[in-house]
Amino acid sequence: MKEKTEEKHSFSEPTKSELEILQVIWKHGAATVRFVNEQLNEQKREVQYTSTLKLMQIMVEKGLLKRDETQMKHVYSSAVEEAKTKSLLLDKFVENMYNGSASSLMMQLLGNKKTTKEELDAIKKLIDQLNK
Amino acid sequence: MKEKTEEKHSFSEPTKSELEILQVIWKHGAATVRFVNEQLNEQKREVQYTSTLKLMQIMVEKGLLKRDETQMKHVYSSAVEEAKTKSLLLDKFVENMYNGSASSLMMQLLGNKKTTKEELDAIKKLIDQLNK
DNA sequence: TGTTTCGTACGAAATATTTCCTACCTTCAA
DNA sequence: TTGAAGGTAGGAAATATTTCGTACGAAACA
Repeated sequence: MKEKTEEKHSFSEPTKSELEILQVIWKHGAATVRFVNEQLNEQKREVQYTSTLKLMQIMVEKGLLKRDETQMKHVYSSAVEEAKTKSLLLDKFVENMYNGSASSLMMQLLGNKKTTKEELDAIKKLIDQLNK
Repeated sequence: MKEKTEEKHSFSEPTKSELEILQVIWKHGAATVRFVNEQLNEQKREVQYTSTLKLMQIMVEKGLLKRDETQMKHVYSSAVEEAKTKSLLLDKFVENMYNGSASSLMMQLLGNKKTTKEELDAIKKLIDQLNK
């Protein structure tokens, strides 16, 4: 059987719901359960307060979030770097879906229209920089 | 609450394991359970024959696979287009992770090194084509 | 023909993830 | 000082996903 690839990180991977919570915290910074729950209800879907609470508690246990308990309203902040986490998930996605070929993914993405001229130019510049 | 976005496709989304099976079938074409199971064990991880069988049966119910039962060894083939499926999952990934910005994702990807000069050039060419 | 091998069907267990109920504490305003 | 509002903790239920055991039929073959 294929060898298991070495773990490159310490934190366990966020689930779909956990990722939604992380996104809120990455975007707005440290926050209370109340705030996160409101954001989820506005941006994503209806979910009870205690559901969000429970999930965030689990995420602390897993090491995805940190918690400041000095106040009654606990304040949660991210325990994992946004860039690092996204990069990790992206790598995994590329690996699973495009057999590790980043360029295949990009081709696909470029084919999906909806990228503006400005964005394309920015990407081209970046490629030129890398390319020398 | 945010509106649910309209469904763009008819098939239900493949789970992680289902995707692994689809990949095998996309790569090798129509196949028996035995073949798919062997591939999974070689490429991915150990899994019992009946587990793979069960999953593939479920996938037929879900409309992800088609099954030819004229032979005792049923032959399964994909019921969903590879490109369409990957594109869908990619869009969703971009939406969730990069707030819909394809270029953000590409920037990230380009930053993760491991793209060869040839690939970069190919991408640049593609951008130029789109850009006029 | 017997028996071993290989196939499908299907229920159920095992896991993973998500959701929410209930209990109980603190704060705040009437 | 009481009750309403808003906190946390934790167990348990609900779902989703994955895995596998058992039953049983067909095929291969000794």
